[in-house]
Amino acid sequence: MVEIPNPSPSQLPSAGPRPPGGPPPAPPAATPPPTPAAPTSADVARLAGVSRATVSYVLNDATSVRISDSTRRRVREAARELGYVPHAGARSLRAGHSRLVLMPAPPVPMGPLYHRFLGELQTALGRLEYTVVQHAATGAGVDEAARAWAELRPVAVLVPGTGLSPRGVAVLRRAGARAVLTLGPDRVEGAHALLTDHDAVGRSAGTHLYARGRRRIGVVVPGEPGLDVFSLPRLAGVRQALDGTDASVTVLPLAPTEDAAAELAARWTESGLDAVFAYNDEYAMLLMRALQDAGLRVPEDVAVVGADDLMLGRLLRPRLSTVRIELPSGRELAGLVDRLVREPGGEPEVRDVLGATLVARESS
Amino acid sequence: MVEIPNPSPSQLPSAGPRPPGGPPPAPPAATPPPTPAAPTSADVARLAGVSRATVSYVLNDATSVRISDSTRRRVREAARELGYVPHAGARSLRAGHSRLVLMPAPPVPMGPLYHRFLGELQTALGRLEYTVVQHAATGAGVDEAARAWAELRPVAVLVPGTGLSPRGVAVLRRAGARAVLTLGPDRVEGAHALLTDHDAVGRSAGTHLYARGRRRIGVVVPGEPGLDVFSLPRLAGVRQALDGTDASVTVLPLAPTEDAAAELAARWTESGLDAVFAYNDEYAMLLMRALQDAGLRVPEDVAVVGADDLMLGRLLRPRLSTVRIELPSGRELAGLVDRLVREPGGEPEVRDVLGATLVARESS
DNA sequence: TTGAAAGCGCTACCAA
DNA sequence: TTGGTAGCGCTTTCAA
Repeated sequence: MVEIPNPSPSQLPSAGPRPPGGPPPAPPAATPPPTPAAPTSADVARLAGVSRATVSYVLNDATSVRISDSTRRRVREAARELGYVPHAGARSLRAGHSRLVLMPAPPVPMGPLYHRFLGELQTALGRLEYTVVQHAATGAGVDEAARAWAELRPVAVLVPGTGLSPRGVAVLRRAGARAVLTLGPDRVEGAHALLTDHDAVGRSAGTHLYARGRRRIGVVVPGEPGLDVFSLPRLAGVRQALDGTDASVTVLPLAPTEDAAAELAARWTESGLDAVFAYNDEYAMLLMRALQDAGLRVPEDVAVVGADDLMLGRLLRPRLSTVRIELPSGRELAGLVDRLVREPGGEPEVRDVLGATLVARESS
Repeated sequence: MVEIPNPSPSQLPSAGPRPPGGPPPAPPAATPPPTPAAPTSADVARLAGVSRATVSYVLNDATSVRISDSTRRRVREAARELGYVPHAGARSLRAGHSRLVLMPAPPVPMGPLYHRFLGELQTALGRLEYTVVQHAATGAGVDEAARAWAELRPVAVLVPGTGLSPRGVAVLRRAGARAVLTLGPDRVEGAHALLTDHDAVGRSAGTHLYARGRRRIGVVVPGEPGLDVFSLPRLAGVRQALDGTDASVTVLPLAPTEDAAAELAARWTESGLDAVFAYNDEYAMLLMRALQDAGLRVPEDVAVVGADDLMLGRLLRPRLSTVRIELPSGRELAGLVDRLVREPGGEPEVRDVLGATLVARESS
């Protein structure tokens, strides 16, 4: 069964159709086989003795057309034998859309909480037949980044943090993204928003410390700029909780080193603070250690509250009070993405997705 | 300047060329503009008053052809104005290869060390004009996973862990991957190998503990199956270090919970162990806490050594001895990937990339 | 210096 | 039930 090439005035010498019924010809000279070209659906069709259309129908389980079982089997067998792998780019080119859900990799290393969430989401989206990829940040500005994502023509984009601008949304939408969502502190014009209200984390800690009778409250803020996204709202939340009370809030910048912590602890008594909410459990551990080494008692002299509820908090002595944070289940979110992809064009949806619960242990 | 459509016997009504010189027409009826189609290079050409070829030349900085500066400017301006974003799939379809470097997302959450490495690698590859993407595992078998990766036709694939089989390598190579590398404990036939010899971590700990006079050495192995990749070689390394000596090695399975650690600690005295190498610093912290709570002194009664050199190790009392692990610099590795892409076909390269150094502190 | 056109692999429309 | 084939957006060869 010979496939007749399209009539055309000039055949490119390097791209003529393969001779039918056999492996691709060896290169003419002594060069070792550079890489045997990937089999295409035409190769499968040839081997199965059917047309490319039939191959497509069979392999995509097309319902609009009935194919005999024997043909089905032959096509599948041929595909398996050749190790046929469809070309996602060609498919998306033809279809006008892809099944790709793109997530920019977060700019700062995230904790186990986020990773669990991410894993769940990926699994759930995978079950819905989406391909999930994390795209490495390009390092340039946010608009360049959005452009880079758009080159892959994802059907949905979920951006953690603040790395998306309204222009970025527009670029992505025009590039065929049916759903653009952010997972972060702010809404972005045109995008759906999953708001992670980190203020609530700080509010939770502030309320707790106030209820415990603390009035001069320090808030540890890490120096790393990438963490501002989380740390500043948490700080603001503490302020909100204590607004209108007789308590005061003091900002305590802290680099993640023992020396910095020791220095901060050395100035503690003169600062007069009786409580501290650390950015997270690791910073809390760092500071608590330094405070104890400086002779202060926790919680008698200083109450300490962390955040994220890491395992290490339970291993400290005293056990660390912390704010447990909950993200939405990945499965739920996958369902949302899928719905938005299937019914685009609605108004941007906004929802709060971050839960904050204080876990009181021994340090406060 | 009207672009003449290709002569063809039948025009698809839904896919005719756009009327020249203007934005895409609004949809006929009252439906809100669903999504304005992404501008193509043809749109750019039309707006700039040049051919698509010229657009391609300009935007790709083609050196083989000379384009006047004024044309260059016009094309760039038109592209900017339309918000043109090239279609990566179409490009890779035409070119026969992509600039995509694909990394499967590791199956288990990795620590800060890996994240730093990953970030470096992504930055460095980005500088070399590659697009780096982490592909979410599909959950099915390793061969299905390789197939899923191959659909994207990456030019290089770097697989951490053990999720690649020789068949997977073949699938990827045939799909156009010029470089397939593994980053893990084992070689895989046909792939380049960056060997992470976790035995060395265990050897380092074992040698150290023996030199400190310890003879009955426990090795903590986490229950989580995904961590076997690391934990079993580390255990084997301890055995290697103590082979032929009068020291004994005892395997201590430990789930990452306080209860499990307390139980293990309760049986400690009867076990007669005088040292323990924990899977990593977190497990070391967990166990050390439990041992101390059970009344044992560290290091007098039990020496404890962790691994990964996390910050928390320095915050414990006694300060935790640990094995510091070093991965290759991302920049170096990016250079390797680039070289392999440019000069494919060489023999698979194998190199050890994991450095292990014992950091002796107070716990051993 | 620029333009015309072929064709990469795929899907879906239409005809048989 | 199956086959022919146009065309998605892009690059590149050849011709002008």
